[in-house]
Amino acid sequence: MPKSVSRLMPVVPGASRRQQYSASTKRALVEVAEGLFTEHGYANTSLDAIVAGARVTKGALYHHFSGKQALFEAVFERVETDASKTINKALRGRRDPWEKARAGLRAFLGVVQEPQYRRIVIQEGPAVLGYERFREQEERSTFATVLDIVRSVLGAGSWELDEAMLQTFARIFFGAMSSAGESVATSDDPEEAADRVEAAIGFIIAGFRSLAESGVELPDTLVTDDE
Amino acid sequence: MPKSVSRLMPVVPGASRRQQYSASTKRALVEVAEGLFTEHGYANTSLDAIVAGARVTKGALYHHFSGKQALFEAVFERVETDASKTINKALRGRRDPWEKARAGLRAFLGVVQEPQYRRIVIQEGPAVLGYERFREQEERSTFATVLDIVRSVLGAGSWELDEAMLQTFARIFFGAMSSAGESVATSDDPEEAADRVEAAIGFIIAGFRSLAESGVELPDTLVTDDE
DNA sequence: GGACTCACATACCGTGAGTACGTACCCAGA
DNA sequence: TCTGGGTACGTACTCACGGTATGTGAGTCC
Repeated sequence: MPKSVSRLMPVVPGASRRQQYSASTKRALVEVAEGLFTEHGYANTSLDAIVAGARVTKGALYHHFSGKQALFEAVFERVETDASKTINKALRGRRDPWEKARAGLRAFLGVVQEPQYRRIVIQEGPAVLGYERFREQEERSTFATVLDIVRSVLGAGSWELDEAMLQTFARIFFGAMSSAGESVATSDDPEEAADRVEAAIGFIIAGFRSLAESGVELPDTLVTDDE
Repeated sequence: MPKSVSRLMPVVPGASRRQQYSASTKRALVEVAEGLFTEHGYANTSLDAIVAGARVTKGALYHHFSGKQALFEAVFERVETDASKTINKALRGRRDPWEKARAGLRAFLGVVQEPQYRRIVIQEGPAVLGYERFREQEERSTFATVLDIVRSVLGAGSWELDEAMLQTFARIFFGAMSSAGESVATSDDPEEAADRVEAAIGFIIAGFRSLAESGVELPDTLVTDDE
């Protein structure tokens, strides 16, 4: 039945018929897997269910992927890439660092409410991929965006920050946003919860501005006399 | 061989001989499981390996626990409880909220470097338990401590914060600390990384104090005119 | 001291990830 | 146009592992 299948295929002009078929089934596997992983989780999703959903067999799956984990990684990358695109789209045109931060935070709080992102990236990503690969993937997409924003926001102050300190701040904000995002997503009223998170982080940023205006230095703020 | 076994048994005066044996094997199962889960992860640890390590059989395991996940949950609780104890111990005697915050942060950054906590609580907890149960457990131990500290720190300012906003702030700091802690644990130089995290969060807190001194209100800091 | 129960041990089953191998189809070259 | 080869799967199987059903012997209680 070539007619119905052709609907599923992306138009890739330079690719041969077989290559298009192949790419199509690979896409189908990833898409079906994304849905099932999101709904039932990694451990509770069998490869049989995935290949049945994609209307192929395990032979096809193991032709395209080295195993279940590799398939999950493909799904993970897809979800992360989508999230990163969404966030970066929300940043387009904004020049003021503080405003970029606000827009980015808003966008992130939106993304973190998508079930795919919550389940696949936040909940199961670290366990399935292991923390190393998880961090690698993150640093190439959403974390990179956060780092960018933090860089421009803190660069707007008069402080001189080395790269390690910037990374630390970015990690802190990234963790804060992830955790806060989770509380937004599980809230009865996500809108209100998102407003609260925005207010709280905005308050933190306001603290930065206040410190910047009063010319406070960074490295000595915490190094007091005890210990 | 009652002599060697008796060494393993906790002294529980009111318990009968059988009850003590029983408690001892249960403890052994949890301890062995903690080690194996930490080293190989949940999915890569077989029940056969656990019962072999505890020198019992699966019958014993399924007598004490309803299954693999329930065993993990027992391990999780143990690790979380230990962590909570460690942190609370570091807070004893401190009265000044800001100092409590510092001590708590230091203690947390120490805890998060323990492999059991990182692997079982942070990395695999959400995936194995599901986010709901994961959060429930957290809120009864370490998160409760963080919430306490945040409450006293923000209460030290002149702001009137409702409970929801306090929870939001606590979530944000908890997420920030977890994420930052992870970067500390994976760092080449954990000491230095911990110092950086402490400085960064100290900087944020300094921002709070700065705002408090200049009498800035909370809810309107972020609500500007656009959108 | 005998019935009873608890704390396991043993033997087994079902499921699901991974593998070895077979095969149909497309495409390049003669 | 035929053909060899390689790609893209399908089929049938193995094996590890979580879970269960049932047996059993050592404590416990009356």
